[in-house]
Amino acid sequence: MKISTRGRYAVMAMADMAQQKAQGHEKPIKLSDIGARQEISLNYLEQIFGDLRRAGLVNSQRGAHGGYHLAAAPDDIRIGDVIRAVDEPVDVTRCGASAGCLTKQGRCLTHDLWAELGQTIHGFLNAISLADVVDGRPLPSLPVGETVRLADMMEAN
Amino acid sequence: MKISTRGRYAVMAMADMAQQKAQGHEKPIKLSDIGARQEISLNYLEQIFGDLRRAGLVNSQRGAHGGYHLAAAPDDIRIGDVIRAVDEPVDVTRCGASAGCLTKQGRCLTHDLWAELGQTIHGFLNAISLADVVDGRPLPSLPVGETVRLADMMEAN
DNA sequence: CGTAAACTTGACTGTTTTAGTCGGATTTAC
DNA sequence: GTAAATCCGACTAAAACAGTCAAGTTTACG
Repeated sequence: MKISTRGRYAVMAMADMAQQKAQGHEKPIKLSDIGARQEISLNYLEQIFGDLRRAGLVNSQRGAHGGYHLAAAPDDIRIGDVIRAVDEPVDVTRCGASAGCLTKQGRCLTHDLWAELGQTIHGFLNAISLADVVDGRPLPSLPVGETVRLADMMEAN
Repeated sequence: MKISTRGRYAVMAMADMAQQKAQGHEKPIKLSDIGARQEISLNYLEQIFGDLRRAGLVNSQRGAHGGYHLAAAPDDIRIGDVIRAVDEPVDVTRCGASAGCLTKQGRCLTHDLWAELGQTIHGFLNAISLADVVDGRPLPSLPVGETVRLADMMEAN
């Protein structure tokens, strides 16, 4: 599982852009401004925005007074999109998530566990939009208390 | 967030032990056997089991015919326990999860997001026991489809 | 036109983490 | 007493990560 500083920076930067937009800023947003507000080095941001642009999440305007725009409404950009654009594909399994996952003993015991964990993380990140973050809306969470046992959860359905 | 090969190996090894136990194996389990079944190097397993032992998840029997036992019933050992024992503390936030998380602009926009993601992952891993994995019981998952929007989820309550 | 502002690109670097090895020491069954 | 196993700490090669740097290209504006 991989959520690195790079991925966090990308989300912070995108959230920053969404916030600027919400506050009425219409012109292209400069990386140097984002970097100043979020305390991220300009050079590093340039790298990250290269990925975001290639993924189609932002549009760039080159030249003087240029900068970046969100390519969609903050409500339609999911956090998962952003992280997938800049971090390596999130892979929790040993076998690359293929159906295989074989040891000499046959299918490995924990395959489904990692696959499901990956789904959970993806589900979480895909359920949240940039607008949710900026507006501080409550985030979804697993209905799991500290000591809840799986069997109990199954019953609850 | 940190779930490395080390953590996966630890879970695989613990699941292996639970399975052996379920199949009636009573004597201490040798690392060399686990390593052979799960295709993990013996030396690396030794490192990992040092952590597991210090965390109280397994008991060791030194000397000839020695090996390891689970320190509790497979139903009472959660995956989260195992991973926390061998991986660094899982920390998704920039600020070390402290209440602070300040930039010059005040509290960072994405703080709650990372904190909640951490909770989600923890909740997932804490909800699953070794026995669940070995028995192949269905695992919990977020009730989130590909395109579900947060607003929809909130309504669902 | 010229120039400065901004994005674009790719190579480069230092640090940290990770996965794994190695050599030996200790304990214990037989 | 010896072989089998855990224990322990140092060590290493490779990868990932965070960040820098240098040199472009594009564009607004005077």
